[in-house]
Amino acid sequence: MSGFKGQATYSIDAKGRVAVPAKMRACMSTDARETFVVTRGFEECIYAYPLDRWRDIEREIEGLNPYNRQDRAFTRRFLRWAEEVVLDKKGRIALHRPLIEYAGINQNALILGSQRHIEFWDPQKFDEYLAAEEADYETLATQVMGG
Amino acid sequence: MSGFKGQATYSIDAKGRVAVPAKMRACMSTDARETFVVTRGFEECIYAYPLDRWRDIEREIEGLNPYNRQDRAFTRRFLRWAEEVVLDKKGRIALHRPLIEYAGINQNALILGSQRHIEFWDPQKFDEYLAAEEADYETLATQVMGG
DNA sequence: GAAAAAGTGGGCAAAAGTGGGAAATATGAT
DNA sequence: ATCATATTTCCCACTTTTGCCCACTTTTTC
Repeated sequence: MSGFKGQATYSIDAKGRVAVPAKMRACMSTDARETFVVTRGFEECIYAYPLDRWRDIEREIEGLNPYNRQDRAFTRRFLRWAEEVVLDKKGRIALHRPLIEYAGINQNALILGSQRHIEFWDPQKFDEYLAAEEADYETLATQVMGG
Repeated sequence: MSGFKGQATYSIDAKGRVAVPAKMRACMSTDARETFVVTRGFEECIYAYPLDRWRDIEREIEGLNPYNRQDRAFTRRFLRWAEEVVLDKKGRIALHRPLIEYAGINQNALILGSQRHIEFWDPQKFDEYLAAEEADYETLATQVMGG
């Protein structure tokens, strides 16, 4: 099973429903294909993890110590916005109000495949994000991917 | 069975009843779904454990040494506020005065899923708690979850 | 170019959440 | 002990939201 990649711009309807691109749905294991865990992402977008991937993350959270103050703080912040969403018969995901507002999405959503998860952006916000990054793509590549 | 996650802000009525969000009820094993053990939580909120989860904790407590002063002290403080509460037909939990006052909850309760348990907060108090934390979320994430 | 799949939109029934009344149980004071 | 006050418990009724289903358009595929 390969990672998520590619992008699409789809409309989001009055009920907050957006289609998950068929090519991305195809990247998931068949049994996990119906359920996502949706949450706030970094940089004002929405992350959606397929259920099996989410379980890996949950396992890491379970490793934290509930009697440790910092661990508690992180757990609360991390889980706060997360919720399970089952795709409807047409392969759409229902994003809830608070998340849509957080991401500033209106009519259309830019959907990005990002390896282990899918991201939903307001198209304009994503442009601004790219523009705001200090380093250009090539510099970034060298820094992050090493020499 | 996955852990509790997500949040909701529900009203708490004059009788101290708050609905347990359906999405959280769905996370519990069917037989444990009706009974919670409710107690004081860390940082001035209320914790509610599903009965089966509570039994695990009890097992840990039983592992403590009753001849050790510290263990005794912890056991007493830990068990002091705990009580079993059965949900009503509509899936609501009745929180008792002392706990509500401890958490400083008035009209509305912020309900937080936090992996193994559910938390009830006064919304404003929770904001203050977040604001009071030294590290911002991103820093916290890097610290707690490692590189 | 027809058939299938993908994407879009809306209606309706069921469930979730909210509120309150009346009976049953406790608590506390006289 | 008894009465008054306060909870608790078990109902029922109402409103809002959600989940499920169907129909239509557009794009892909053979």
